[in-house]
Amino acid sequence: MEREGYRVDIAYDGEAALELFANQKYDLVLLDWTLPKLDGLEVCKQIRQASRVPIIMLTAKGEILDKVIGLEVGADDYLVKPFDQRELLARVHVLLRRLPAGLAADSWLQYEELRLDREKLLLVCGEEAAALTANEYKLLELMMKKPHNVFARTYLYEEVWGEMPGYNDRTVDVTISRLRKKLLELSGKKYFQAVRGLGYRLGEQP
Amino acid sequence: MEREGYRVDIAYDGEAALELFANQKYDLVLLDWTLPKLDGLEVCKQIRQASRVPIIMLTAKGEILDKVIGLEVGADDYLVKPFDQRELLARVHVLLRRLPAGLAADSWLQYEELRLDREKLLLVCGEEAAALTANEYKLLELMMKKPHNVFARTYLYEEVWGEMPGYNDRTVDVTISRLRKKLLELSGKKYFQAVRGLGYRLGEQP
DNA sequence: TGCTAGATGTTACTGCATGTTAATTATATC
DNA sequence: GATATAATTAACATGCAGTAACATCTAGCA
Repeated sequence: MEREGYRVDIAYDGEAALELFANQKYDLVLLDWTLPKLDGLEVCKQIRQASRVPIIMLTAKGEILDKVIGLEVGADDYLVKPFDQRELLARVHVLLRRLPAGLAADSWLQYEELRLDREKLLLVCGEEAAALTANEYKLLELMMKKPHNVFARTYLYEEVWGEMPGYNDRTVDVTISRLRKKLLELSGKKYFQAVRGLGYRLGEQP
Repeated sequence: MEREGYRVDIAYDGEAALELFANQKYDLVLLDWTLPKLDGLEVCKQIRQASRVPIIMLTAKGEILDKVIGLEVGADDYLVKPFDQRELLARVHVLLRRLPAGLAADSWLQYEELRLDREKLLLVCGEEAAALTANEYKLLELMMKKPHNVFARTYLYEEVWGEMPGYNDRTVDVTISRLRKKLLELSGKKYFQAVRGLGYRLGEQP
């Protein structure tokens, strides 16, 4: 998946999966059926309580009944092991293609009273809303997916602007500054903390 | 399918399928790969020119490559014969659950004073009306389904023109420009906003 | 088969919004 | 309190969007 350009997090048991999912936002979930602690079926159910994110179930159990259960429980697709990598990629493609603008799964991201509308490119807080430019949006989306995480400037720059070579600029700072201004006007709060020598974080440190 | 409460039309060859599809609106298409006159792949492609209706391909060919082709050509799912009825039903459920509002809906779309007649390819505003070309229509329909949403150029291109290779981003711009002209003559208003670095939105941001 | 008209796609040039740079002020850490 | 790092502001230039004009394609018709 990473070779195809996707960003990936991995959980090695069901509980870890749910915890990851609770703390960050994902565009798609690949879910094994047989997992330690909590099986994939249960994980799928619980994710479906909170989100409509696309879910693909992977499993060795080829019996038909299982497939039906998996799909009825809320999975969007189902692959039986051993599967072909290209088929997996093709199915991932299909599910992600359904998303408008190739941007995101859930139509909005939330952190505290901030809501980022991923379809309308809008930052909403209570009654008010502010427009974002493309780069501002990308940066904010990235950081709202993992609130409280510290992001290095170089990482932010790479993800939003691409490239790296000869990066000695204050581009990230300026964009953060503009975002801060918009956030401040909306909510009166300072959401971005600078982390000296590293970069930035959204929200306080836990 | 009928026992489950669905209304069903059946075509016994590819041409009949396309003819049925041209004359009626469907919520979902079950498509056999091997068909007389026009094979399923071709039917799938042609349907995709005109519609985003969910398509499930059915086939005896189990080879992986075929699956990939089927999905990349625009099918939403794929079942290998012999399949279990319950699995088919489950997958049908999944796809219908995702059905975007407005697909099987009325014969015209409305946004503010604009009305798009989906059968006559006509754009009506008050007393006046303008004819639209096929591409203009597809683009406008897509964007009127989700007013205020931001659509990436690449997304628009894929949906209206299909495929990516050799894609010229000015094509979308020019079509938007032509639409703008027609809309301006009709209503005196500028409906399309450009979103720098991404694409376009219909209407202002809320 | 060739003619015509309308639709569609491409190119090229202009203006300007946005992103970037640079310079200055503020703040944190030792 | 010194120094290094971050924040802010303003000016600038880049590269994107708008559109006219040209080229190509397609359908309808004789």
